[in-house]
Amino acid sequence: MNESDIVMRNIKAELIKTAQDMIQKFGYNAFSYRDIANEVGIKSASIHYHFPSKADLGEAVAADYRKKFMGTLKEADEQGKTTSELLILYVSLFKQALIEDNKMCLCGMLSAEISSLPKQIAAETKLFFHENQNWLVSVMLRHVKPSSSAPMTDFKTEAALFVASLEGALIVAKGLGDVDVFNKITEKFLSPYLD
Amino acid sequence: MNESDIVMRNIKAELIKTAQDMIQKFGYNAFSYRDIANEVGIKSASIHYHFPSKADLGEAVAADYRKKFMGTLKEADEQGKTTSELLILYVSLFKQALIEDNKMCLCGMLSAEISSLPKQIAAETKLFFHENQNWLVSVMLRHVKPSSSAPMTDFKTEAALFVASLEGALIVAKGLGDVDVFNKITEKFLSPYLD
DNA sequence: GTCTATAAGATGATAGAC
DNA sequence: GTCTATCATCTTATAGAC
Repeated sequence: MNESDIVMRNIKAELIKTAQDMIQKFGYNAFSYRDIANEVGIKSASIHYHFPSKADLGEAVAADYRKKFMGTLKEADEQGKTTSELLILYVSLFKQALIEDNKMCLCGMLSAEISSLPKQIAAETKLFFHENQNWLVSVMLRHVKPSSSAPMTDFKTEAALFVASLEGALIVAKGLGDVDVFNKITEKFLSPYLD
Repeated sequence: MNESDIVMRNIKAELIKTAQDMIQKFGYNAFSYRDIANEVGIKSASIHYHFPSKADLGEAVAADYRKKFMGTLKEADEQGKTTSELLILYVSLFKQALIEDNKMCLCGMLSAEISSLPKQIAAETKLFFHENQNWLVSVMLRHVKPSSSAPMTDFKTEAALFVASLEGALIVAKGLGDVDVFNKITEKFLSPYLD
């Protein structure tokens, strides 16, 4: 018995992680406090101490996802990577969920369900897409040679199409029941951006 | 009082229509028999006469959607339309849901939720994507000039990318809270196919 | 075919002991 | 912070009257 046996559990973080996993797999309306409680190993009533309502939990999950997602991107950005490298990293963030457990992008799932979500969660979801679009535009503006006199709106649409292709690739891969479809699709629309 | 006042209601069809609408808006796990019952104007217990279980209803909804969707495509196909016209029609089928009531494609929603669905519904969802892919491949094979010696798998991937772009465009438009983003995105990836 | 009545279980949530 | 106990409500579903 030594210090390494004393494991500090961060229940709040575990709740967020488990809820995030279930939303990506099943959707926001398909999991209950009991489901997470069983997974984490506490009672469902105890969750209310950390997150008074399910909407609070959902909001925390979405915010955590967005911050980590954008954090990874900004970090890679500051390392002076090329457009190719940055976009390949971006694609890998989506692919990760799919190969891990046939999961959706968290905010892709939430966006599909957005009309049935508490307002706080819907707002967090929108923030994710806006920040994603901004990041992609900044990458494209800095690195891609602008075709003649392409206006700013073209980059915003190009960024939107890029995210859309990824969210859709997840859905189609799941719908066809073939994970490798994701690779084939992304290879196709990514190729113009590669060195 | 004449014959035109005698309105024949097809409750079963109304149930399917209402359930379809709610799945596209909220997701399969976010509506109840009570919700549809209230909308249609009968009691929730009565629904079980038409659809013994919710899975039966979900299966019927998905099958109905797929058959009407593919029916529209095949019909247009037989009228000898051009690739441009066929693909514009295809895109319009997705756009329709979005502008109508910020809805997803039914099977896009179901595919996102697929891990939480009864097997019959998951199977119907997969069928939709396979039939869509096949239709798109047939259109592309007949009308698009194949680039040099492009193998068949390229068309399957190209078709998958096409569907993915549309499913994703719905998600991103909803996520950005801007329906017009759908138009801008589809215009961008559709343009290479237009005359 | 639709209703009322009812069931068994799940759900998000609260109160209060420890 | 976590527990037990409890709640009101919702969920899918069935039985039987009309």
